[in-house]
Amino acid sequence: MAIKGPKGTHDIIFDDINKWHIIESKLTDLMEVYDYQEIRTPIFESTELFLRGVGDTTDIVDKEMYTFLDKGDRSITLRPEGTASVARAFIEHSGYNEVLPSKFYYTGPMFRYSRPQTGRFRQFHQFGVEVIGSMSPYLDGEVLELMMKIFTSLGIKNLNLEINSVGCPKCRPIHKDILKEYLKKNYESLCPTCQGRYEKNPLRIFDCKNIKCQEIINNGPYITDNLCEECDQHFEEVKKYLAMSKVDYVLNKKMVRGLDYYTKTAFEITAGRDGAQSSIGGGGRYDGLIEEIGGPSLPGIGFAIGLERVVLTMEEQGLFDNLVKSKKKTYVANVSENNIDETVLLVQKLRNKGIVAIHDIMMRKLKGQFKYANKINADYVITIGDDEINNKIYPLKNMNTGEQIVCSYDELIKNLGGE
RNA sequence: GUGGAUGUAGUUCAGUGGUAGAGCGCUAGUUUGUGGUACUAGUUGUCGUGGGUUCGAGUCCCAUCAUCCACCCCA
Repeated sequence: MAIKGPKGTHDIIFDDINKWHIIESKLTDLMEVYDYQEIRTPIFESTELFLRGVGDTTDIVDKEMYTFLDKGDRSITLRPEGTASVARAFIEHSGYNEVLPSKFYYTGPMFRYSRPQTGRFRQFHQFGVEVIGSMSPYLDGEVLELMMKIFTSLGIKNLNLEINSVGCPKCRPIHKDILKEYLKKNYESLCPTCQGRYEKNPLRIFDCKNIKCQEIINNGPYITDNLCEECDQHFEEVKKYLAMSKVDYVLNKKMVRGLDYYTKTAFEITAGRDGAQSSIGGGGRYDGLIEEIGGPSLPGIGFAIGLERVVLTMEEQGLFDNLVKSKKKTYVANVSENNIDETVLLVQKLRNKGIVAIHDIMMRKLKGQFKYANKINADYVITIGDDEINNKIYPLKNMNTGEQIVCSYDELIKNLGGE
């Protein structure tokens, strides 16, 4: 019986890997332009980091973590997200003694134990950005603009950016009280889930899809109505930045994000996919997180992008249809077994010149070699037989046009664009 | 965690109680040193797994596992 990959995992194999490379190289290019530095943290951390960082009332921590004891009886958790690890590493390496702000980016696998479905996996990959040490609204603006730039430069269409402010430890408790006061009158009409949310996290009732809950909450107070002076002004400045930078957005007063650490600016982005899992990225400010996990009081902001969902969206939008190979492939064919050594030596020479070159390793006959060259989309075929070896000539066939020219070694290198 | 659907060749699927099939792919051949098309041949199956009904089960029943889809949540 063949062994399958564990539930919720997937392999990136064969031509699919090209899609990931396209996305990844675009991302690293952009990071260089925006001057963010890569950070690589372990994929497992002390469980406590996520309990304190992400928050133990969140679904992620509550029921989706891969947690186990290692052989030294330490409680270990496979990271469900990237922000807490970056914050931890920043503190551990005294990033606050370096020049601020610290601007990081990361890519890598994340782990959440939930039922897999379209666009949702137990091991999935995120790309994320974290900036620590600045509370300027211009930073919120830059981060939002950067996130949108990533999607637009990948060619993704139908983007929809939703933003909201979720307040700060000063104004959110006050708002919560006002909200609870309002909900108290309608408590009996709420769905069971929301009745539970009432005590634990009443803001989450905004997320409920239940029509009755929606009616109730829609007529209730919004967090944006109860922001403190500071948060209100910050949010206004962020919106000004977006207008100035021509970043389109929708104000979604009902958006509440699933991680406890968010403060002030919160955002989420979809790309017009039908049905579920349309969210391809999201994030926000987390001004209390660094302090919460034992660091100095420093603000932060970041976002994460779900790479599987980006791939899915780009596939649906046909953005991989016209993949252009950056390098031409050259296949060196041998006429008979006697010529194999010469083809191998030629391939080695071509590779030393930076030319992509392949030769037969399946003992195929000449015709078979051409068929193979065709299947791997070789752009050129050079045929080597006794005549060619004796006369030092190289027949170069263009597989797209079918034309074949005979050239000298120097002409060959020139035609293939060798260095 | 809740609900629904589906498991047959590498893949997409047909097979409606009586000997396991097709398309695509893959490998090779169609006599001279040149691909794509065409033709020919070959190729892989514990029919997801375990029970049950039956003279006989890929087909009917039960269980189990896996996958997919939606809810939930999120990226």
